[in-house]
Amino acid sequence: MNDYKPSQIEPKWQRYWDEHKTFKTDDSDRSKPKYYVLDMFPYPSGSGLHVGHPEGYTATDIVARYKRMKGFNVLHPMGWDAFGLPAEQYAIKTGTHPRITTEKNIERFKTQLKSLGFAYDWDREINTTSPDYYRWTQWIFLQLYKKGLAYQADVPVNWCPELGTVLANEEVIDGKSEVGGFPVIRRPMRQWMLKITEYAERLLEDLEELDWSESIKLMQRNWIGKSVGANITFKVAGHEGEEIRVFTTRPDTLFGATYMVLAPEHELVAKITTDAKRAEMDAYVEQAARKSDLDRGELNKNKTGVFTGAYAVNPATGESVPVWVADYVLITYGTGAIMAVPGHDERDWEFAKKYGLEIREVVAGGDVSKAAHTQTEGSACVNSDNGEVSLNGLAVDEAKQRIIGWLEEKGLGEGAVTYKLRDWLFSRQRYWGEPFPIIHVDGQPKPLSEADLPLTLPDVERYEPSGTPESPLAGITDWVETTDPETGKPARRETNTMPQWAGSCWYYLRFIDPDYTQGPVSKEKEQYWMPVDLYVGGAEHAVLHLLYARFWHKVLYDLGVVSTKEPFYKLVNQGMILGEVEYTVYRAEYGRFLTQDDLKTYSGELTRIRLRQDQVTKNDAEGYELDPSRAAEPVTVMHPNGKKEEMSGYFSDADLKQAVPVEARSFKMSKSRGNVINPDEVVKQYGADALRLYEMFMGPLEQPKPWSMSGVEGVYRFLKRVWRLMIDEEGDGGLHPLVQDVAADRAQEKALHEAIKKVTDDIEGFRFNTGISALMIFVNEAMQWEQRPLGLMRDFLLLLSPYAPHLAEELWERLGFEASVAEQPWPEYDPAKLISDVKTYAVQVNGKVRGEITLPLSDAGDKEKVLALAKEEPGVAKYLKEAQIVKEVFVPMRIVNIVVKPA
RNA sequence: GCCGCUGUGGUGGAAUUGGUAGACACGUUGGACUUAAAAUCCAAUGGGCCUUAAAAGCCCGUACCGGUUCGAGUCCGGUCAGCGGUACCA
Repeated sequence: MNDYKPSQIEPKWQRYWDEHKTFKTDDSDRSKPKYYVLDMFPYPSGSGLHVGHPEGYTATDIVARYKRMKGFNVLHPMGWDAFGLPAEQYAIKTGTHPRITTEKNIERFKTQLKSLGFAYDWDREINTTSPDYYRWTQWIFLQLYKKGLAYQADVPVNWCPELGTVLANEEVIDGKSEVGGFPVIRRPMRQWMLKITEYAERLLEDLEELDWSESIKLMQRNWIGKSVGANITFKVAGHEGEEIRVFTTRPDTLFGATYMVLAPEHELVAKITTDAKRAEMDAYVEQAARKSDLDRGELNKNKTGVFTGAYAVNPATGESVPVWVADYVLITYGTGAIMAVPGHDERDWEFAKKYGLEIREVVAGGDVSKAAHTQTEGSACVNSDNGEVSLNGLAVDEAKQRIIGWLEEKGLGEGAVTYKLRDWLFSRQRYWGEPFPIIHVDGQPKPLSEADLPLTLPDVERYEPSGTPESPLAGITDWVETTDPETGKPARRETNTMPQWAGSCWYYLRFIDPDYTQGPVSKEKEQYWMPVDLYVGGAEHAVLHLLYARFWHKVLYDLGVVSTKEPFYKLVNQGMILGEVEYTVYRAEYGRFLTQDDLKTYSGELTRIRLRQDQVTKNDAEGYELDPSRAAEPVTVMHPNGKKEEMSGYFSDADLKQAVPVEARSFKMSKSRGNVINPDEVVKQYGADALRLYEMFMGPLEQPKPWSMSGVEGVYRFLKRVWRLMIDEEGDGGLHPLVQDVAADRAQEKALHEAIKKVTDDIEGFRFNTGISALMIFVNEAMQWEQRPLGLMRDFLLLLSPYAPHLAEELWERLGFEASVAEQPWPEYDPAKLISDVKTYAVQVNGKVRGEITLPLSDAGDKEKVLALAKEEPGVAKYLKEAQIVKEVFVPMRIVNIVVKPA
């Protein structure tokens, strides 16, 4: 017996690649063009590799192996984004040092990755928690600090008592922590902030030059949220010298600003509120302060506010307008105050209606008594003339220009741009993160000198949060208390640590030069390798990681550390792999089966009945139902109490009188659902090559797609066919007798060259699924041949090798070739060999295919000959008999279409 | 609500610039091999109609409605559904 045994050949070749350092990147060779392929930095979690990881990793591995064979100097590294909350929480629970947990998890991840045969240069492995690495993370922070891009501020932050830490806005989802779902409240704290807003415009502009999907670029643009408008100053009546600055995108509606609104946190609120209103205002402001973002969001539809009793002066009309306070105005955006134009803004309109404020039309075209008129196209301004400036009759865009000109002239305002993007909250109250290279002397922050880096994490005894928002580091007195090396004064170390994003913001640079000691990366190597040519990862990092990394990169660019404006030239986001499709019947308490629509409103107890795919049929209404003929077969019944039970004959005759609706869908893999596929199990049963191949064969890389175990079996069968194509299974495991060193015939060569073309084009275009299909087509054909020419088998293995490298290496060796298949040049296809002697045209009559004609290639471009032959084709001829030919369409090498009408 | 993406057989998907819709797989059915099973191989497989049967033929069909075109899965307008992002951003 000599059948295909991945469990034997895969470890063998993994060992070979390790020992021969097959995939070590040669840094000294500058003669070859470079190609930098990068996977998104994994967090080595305790649960090990998920099937989602190998999806992106296989894609990059295929590209890396292919580019190497194409003669590129390829950089394809892997490392660990290993700081983070889970290891710390585990430490709190068990007292295990996060370093130990992290090392263990990394070991496991690495073993798993190696078992999949990825062509990483493991000599470049990096780890964000290693002092050699975070030394440079700290160094970059110092540069940010020196450039004035890092500052401390007292900001209301998301304090999560349960986690004992402050979370970034993006780690809070619907008022709960992203990790664990614990409640989050707002409280002010001294925090480190990074001025990413200073780079907003460049982050926006430089998106243009990137080869990223439009949807990701759009998400980034929305996140940055650029708005163009004007800042306008309103004087406060009766408060000499007090002004309210507002930002508006609609300065053209200034004449319609009939009231103003301040955010509850606005500094003027206390100053201008009249005594009569003070008690009411204080209560409102306090209530708003206590609300989380969630509460504010929930009140979306029911706006509340309180009149300050004060009035401001509309600079255009000179009229007094009331100043309100309402929490629909956010202190964090623009100036924290707005001019309200209820006639032309939906929120303002709603608020004005509720509180009986004046609604004035200043842009014609709507009915402002019924709704805000927000449309700008084709609308002209009205009621907008104060004797000095008139907008009447102007289109919105012109009106904006005119009024801004007037405001600037009078010193009442100016054109302005605002971004939704906010500064980056950069500190965390955690132990397991990079310490800030900062000491506090006399209450002032002072950076350590670069020579003192790295500032290493001290060991602690206990990891519990102190119950205060401070990090566990605050409790380590002999680390926290230090002296200023310059002045000898007593100093305190910064006890916050950096967020997990820090280490992943620049790791792509460290891979280039992991042992460099004079900086994050040497200039010479950076210039050779950057930018990253291909970056693959999940879409969950679409905004934050990619925006933060781009920000740091631009700072480093300004410092001259890097030579490119952008870090990642091409980005591909893999789609999520979902669990196997589940076919479920839902049954209500009283026995009725529920449709999808019923489920939306039903709230009682549910029994769920899980069916197999072949027990289900599709009905006319595009839904699924139970196949009555299969109803007696075993099903899994999940009772409302959570009990699971296998039952045969679950459905009674009465149940089957009507169609039983079935829900067919696949869900995100999750432990609680029990639909998680463990890649180790797949490797054990089918091998790494099958797993790799299947993950690529499932469908387009960027699309989400459901897992299917029988799909894995399908590609496994293909690999076995490849094996049998070349190996004599019945005999002693030598070559298959049909594999012979003979010349290939024309048809065989054509089959190979078609495969070469398709596989090559598809790798270039990231269409791995159709590339595999081309490999299958070749094998299906080759299996029929009476001889299997060695040279063709050889070239086929080269095509297979990026996808199924272990099998390719093994067969390469058994065919008697030297060295590693990974070190061979990629085969080129010969266009001459793709051409066949004949051409087959489909012939249409009135756009419908009625026949086919085949003629020698030499005649295929001859319209006369083709049409003559087409008209003779019996299937076509019968439609021409009683008809009159109106038009003859001939597209060379594509189609013939004869248009007729009844005679 | 707003923005974006996606809708193709029983299933995953293919059709790269408008040119024979369903490649390649999975599943199913039938057959071969086998004491039997697994594995493997062969055949059929979008739906319907016609036909004793076969060969062949015809009609319908890419979420739905409409349009452009000799010709539309592909382009345009509208609708619906699913997924993702975002949410008082002035």
